[in-house]
Amino acid sequence: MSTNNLDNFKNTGDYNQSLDRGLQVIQAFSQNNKALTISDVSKITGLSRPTARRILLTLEYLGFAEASNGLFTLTARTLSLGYAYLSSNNTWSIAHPFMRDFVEKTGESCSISILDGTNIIYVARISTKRIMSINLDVGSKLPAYATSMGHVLLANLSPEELETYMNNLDFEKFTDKTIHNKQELLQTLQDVREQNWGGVDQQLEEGLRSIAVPIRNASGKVFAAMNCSAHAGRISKEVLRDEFLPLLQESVEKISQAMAATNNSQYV
Amino acid sequence: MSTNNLDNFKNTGDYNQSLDRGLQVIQAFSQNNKALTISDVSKITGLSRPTARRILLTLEYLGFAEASNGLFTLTARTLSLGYAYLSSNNTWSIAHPFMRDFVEKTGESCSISILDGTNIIYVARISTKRIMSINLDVGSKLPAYATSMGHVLLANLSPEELETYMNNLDFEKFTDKTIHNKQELLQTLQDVREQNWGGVDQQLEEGLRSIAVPIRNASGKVFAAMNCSAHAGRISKEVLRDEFLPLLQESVEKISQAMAATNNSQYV
DNA sequence: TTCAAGTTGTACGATATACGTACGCTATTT
DNA sequence: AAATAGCGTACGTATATCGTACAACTTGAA
Repeated sequence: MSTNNLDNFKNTGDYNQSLDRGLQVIQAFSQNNKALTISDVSKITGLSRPTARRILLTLEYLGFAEASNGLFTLTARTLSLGYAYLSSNNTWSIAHPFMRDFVEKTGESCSISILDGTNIIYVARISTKRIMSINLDVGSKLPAYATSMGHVLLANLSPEELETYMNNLDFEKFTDKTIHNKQELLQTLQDVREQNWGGVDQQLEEGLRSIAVPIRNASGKVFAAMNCSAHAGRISKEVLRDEFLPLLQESVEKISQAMAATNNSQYV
Repeated sequence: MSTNNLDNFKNTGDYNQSLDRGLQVIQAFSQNNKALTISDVSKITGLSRPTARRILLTLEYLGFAEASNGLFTLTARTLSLGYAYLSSNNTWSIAHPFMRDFVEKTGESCSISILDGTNIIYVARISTKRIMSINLDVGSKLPAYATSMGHVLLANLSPEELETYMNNLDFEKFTDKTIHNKQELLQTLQDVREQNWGGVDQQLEEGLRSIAVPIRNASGKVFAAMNCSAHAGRISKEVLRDEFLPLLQESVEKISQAMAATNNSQYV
């Protein structure tokens, strides 16, 4: 997408190639890539080795990376980049007390996410016991089509946006319940749109089910979703729908009101 | 520090100026700078306006920023930069269950931070009720000298490292109890070193007190600190020290063992 | 041992990249 | 109407950035 010829921003004088490449290097580090050599980074990013080296050394110089006998790792300072977003955006801290309230009542985890391309990104999370194999935190990304929050967010896209999403989509079968074709997904989204909530049962991971509702701004546009996720062996689909869903809806109602009260023009 | 003449990394061919500048722009966004114009960013960073513009447009193109009638804001995608660190470092997710356990027992918030220059950076946090005026989250920075975790981390620096820290220090008086001179700080650190825990009473903010203990790796080196913070009107200093401190020490002991068990060479 | 394949650093010349100055435009304020 | 402050952009320059190429080193296999 960013490499095709139609992409002419890069040909304007406004494109900063080095910044793009530097951010690519930061993102090369992940769950599977904890510590990387210069050559590793070069391979992952497609940058030449000297370029990868220069970027890594610069990140080290700036305190965002550390090198120890040839292996580079990111430092906690990298977190402050993400925190630049959180602290410049008080929207989610408004939601926190209501999320805590929900967690106290139900004993289960509660999260808020927004759509970013084909992924949802967690922007707020209050977790109780750990139930997933991977650790979820603010900043985590998950594929939208396999999550309840993703369904809620996708269901509220415009037809054009949904079309774009569908065209950029690759299905991966996480479990045997994972949605893996467009027809199935479109049907699910239709249901979500009608009932105004979404539920996913072990489509992302065995033993994990969740339920989600949209968060709307003052003008009614959906810009985020909030969910409750629980262990499938402990919480039935019925409990999730009949007991937790009303609480979730109630919490979101309060959050919307609190956000409207702060008059945050960003989401009007 | 990074602008003086002795700083010769910048004169090597390994320094990538544009990346440095781009990261500066991201960090220009903060609590007080939620939405910035091109000129704002230019002033804050000291970059020329066209340069600031090129970087902002590149960030927008890459999806890390959004522009709406002249005002730029960061997007949630920025979080994924910080998450690149978290997901490439499983150290803190090991600590989470023990932190949750502590929070359940005490009902108060629990955090882990590491030292980054003169600041502590939060790398893990389980919060209960909100007690501070600013919202703390993973990625938050606070000045080390005004926090209990900061004291614990500073107390365990080598004399040379502490010397460097002291030389780069500017005291700010947050409350009338804030430590504001080197002698006082050094004395406090001496006490912390001897008792192996630190406590801060309303030095960062009125009505907030906390207590912290060091987290050591297998070879005994302190690389992080864990604390419990509470509302001063609700939890006395004595409760904090006599009831919560032992629980905190117990939790840290378990965390150290769990980390050692994973054989994480990064912290040996 | 020797060879091959992997890593690393770095020199260097080419040029694409990024830069800041300068200018013209618009909007708001005084 | 003048002044201020924001904006975009053209442009020529300079330099920052690039990739190729080469040398040194390590490791493991033959």
